[in-house]
Amino acid sequence: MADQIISDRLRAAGLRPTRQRLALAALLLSAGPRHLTAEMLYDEVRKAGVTVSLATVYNCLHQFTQAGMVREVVVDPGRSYFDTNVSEHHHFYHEATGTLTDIPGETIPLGTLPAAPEGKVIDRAEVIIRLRDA
Amino acid sequence: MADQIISDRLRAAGLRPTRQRLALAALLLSAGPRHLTAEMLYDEVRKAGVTVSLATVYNCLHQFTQAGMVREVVVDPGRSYFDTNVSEHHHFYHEATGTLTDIPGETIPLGTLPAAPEGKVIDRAEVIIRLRDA
DNA sequence: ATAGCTGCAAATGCTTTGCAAGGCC
DNA sequence: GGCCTTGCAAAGCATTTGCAGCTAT
Repeated sequence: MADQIISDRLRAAGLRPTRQRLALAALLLSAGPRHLTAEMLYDEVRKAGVTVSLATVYNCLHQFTQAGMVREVVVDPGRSYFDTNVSEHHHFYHEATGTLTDIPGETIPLGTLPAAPEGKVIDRAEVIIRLRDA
Repeated sequence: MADQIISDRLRAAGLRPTRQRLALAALLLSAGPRHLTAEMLYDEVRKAGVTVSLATVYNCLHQFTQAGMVREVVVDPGRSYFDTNVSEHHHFYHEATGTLTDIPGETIPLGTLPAAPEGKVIDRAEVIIRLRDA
């Protein structure tokens, strides 16, 4: 993905296209769907030769999440995954390996969701299918 | 719930019915469905006048989980909830207040789940409906 | 008696924060 | 120049662990 495009996306989100943010966004958005922890992204970006601190990776991931560029997935107490696929879809989670996999969007027809309790609205529904070895 | 019954359940799980475990299990199992964090349970059991350490609460919660007496629910990065309702059901999660609520079992017909990837089997499928204020 | 539990405190792992220095517009 | 960002290190939480002492059977 061209730096220019990423640069524009960052600007559109109100984020200045700094070297760190460009590098992180490029890694996240250039490949296909990915599921990464902050630590994994940190390792990647440093291997790519960019100087970044882990704190900045966390900060950027949250900024990107807020901007709708990635989505946070909670499957493991004490570790957050970030998903570069922000479209409606669900996940397999293989606990033994800590691996997240997308379930194609259409595969689970959630049908009619139950009504939200009084005074609240549904933000989103997510399905997690936990796997173990056969 | 009679101490005797709880005692038997612990024994059946291969756990010695110690004072701490009896107190914790009684709090968890005597009332209706509940969603508690370790810290919440710790506060309760101490208010009930029982001497327990937080470490023991964690240990017991995991033992109870393994024994199928409670279920762990992961909705919040960095905090685990334990659900005393171990039957098939799903959850509303209100992020603003950190409140978990059961969705009655029949309300979400998950229908045909997608096949698990090669070499894996489905452990269980859970649906989390995230809520925000209207 | 003895295998299993518990408490405490220390350690761990992930994540966040405070603040001075640096970079983008 | 001014404001936003970053880096580093320290702080913060929730959770786990090691180990000596206690307890249920």
